[in-house]
Amino acid sequence: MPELPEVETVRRGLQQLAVGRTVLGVDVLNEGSFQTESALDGARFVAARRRAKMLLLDLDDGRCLAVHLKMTGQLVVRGADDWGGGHPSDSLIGELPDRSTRVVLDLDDGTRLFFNDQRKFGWMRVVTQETVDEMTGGLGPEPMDDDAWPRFRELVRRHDRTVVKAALLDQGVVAGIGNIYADEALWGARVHPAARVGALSDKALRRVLEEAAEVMTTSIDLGGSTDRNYVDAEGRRGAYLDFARVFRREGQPCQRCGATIVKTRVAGRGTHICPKCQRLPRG
DNA sequence: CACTTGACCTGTCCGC
DNA sequence: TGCGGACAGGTCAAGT
Repeated sequence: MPELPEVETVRRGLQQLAVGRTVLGVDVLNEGSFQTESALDGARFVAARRRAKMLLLDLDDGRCLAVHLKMTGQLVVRGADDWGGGHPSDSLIGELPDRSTRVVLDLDDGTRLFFNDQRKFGWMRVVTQETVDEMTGGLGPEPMDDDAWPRFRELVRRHDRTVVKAALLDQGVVAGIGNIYADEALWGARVHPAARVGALSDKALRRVLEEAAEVMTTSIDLGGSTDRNYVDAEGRRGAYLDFARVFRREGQPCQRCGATIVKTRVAGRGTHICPKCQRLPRG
């Protein structure tokens, strides 16, 4: 669930809440969620970066705390006396730590950074910048970069026999797209997710990339998508799904043509399409 | 080699 | 009410 807009929203929150803070202590509640060969205590966060769906929290000693939220990860900063208040109805999380809390970092201003991860797929790793380069080296372009198109074209054309949705989900082709924004971008570009890349024109592929960038920009403005349990660094849910055109809209009319949105399976993933707007080309 | 499927986990929902 | 099973989707390893 956390895709580019969600991770970017978390990054912006951590920019405000964690950068400049020094780690005083680390409490690992689930061993598999935290990997390091050297202590994190005493290190200070100096920058919060993002590449694809990975958060990169640079440390003042040249190392980096890399975080991947995978499906159910959350990074939430709370003050010591913050009970998680607010209204239970619009809050997805209550008092922390809770049963999904895997790692807790104590920060020097009295706040704590909670890494929650219900399904334990996510991870935190303290690594060198060299390792960061290795982890990010094979990634495709960021879809919102101005020069993403020529690189995307070069990479996606290596997968002419693949269905276009699988190519969009391949982080080595284009970075940061997951199931929600793949469906949204393909609808916007009027391209069928099961179309083979080789059957699509450059023009159609460029339209898909541009739609992906646009839908992600919109989503960042709305704080991302909360499908199940995504929240930002302050524990707030995102509003994008209230405006989604096809994702989780099966049975509803297409806002462009009125046909009924259907849910199917493409590339092994739940996939939402307008069967009238998104026709499948032969080949 | 290119591509697809299964595994990793846990919680939720659905049918019996 | 309880229980089995399908499903959710990011990524990597294993299989075709």
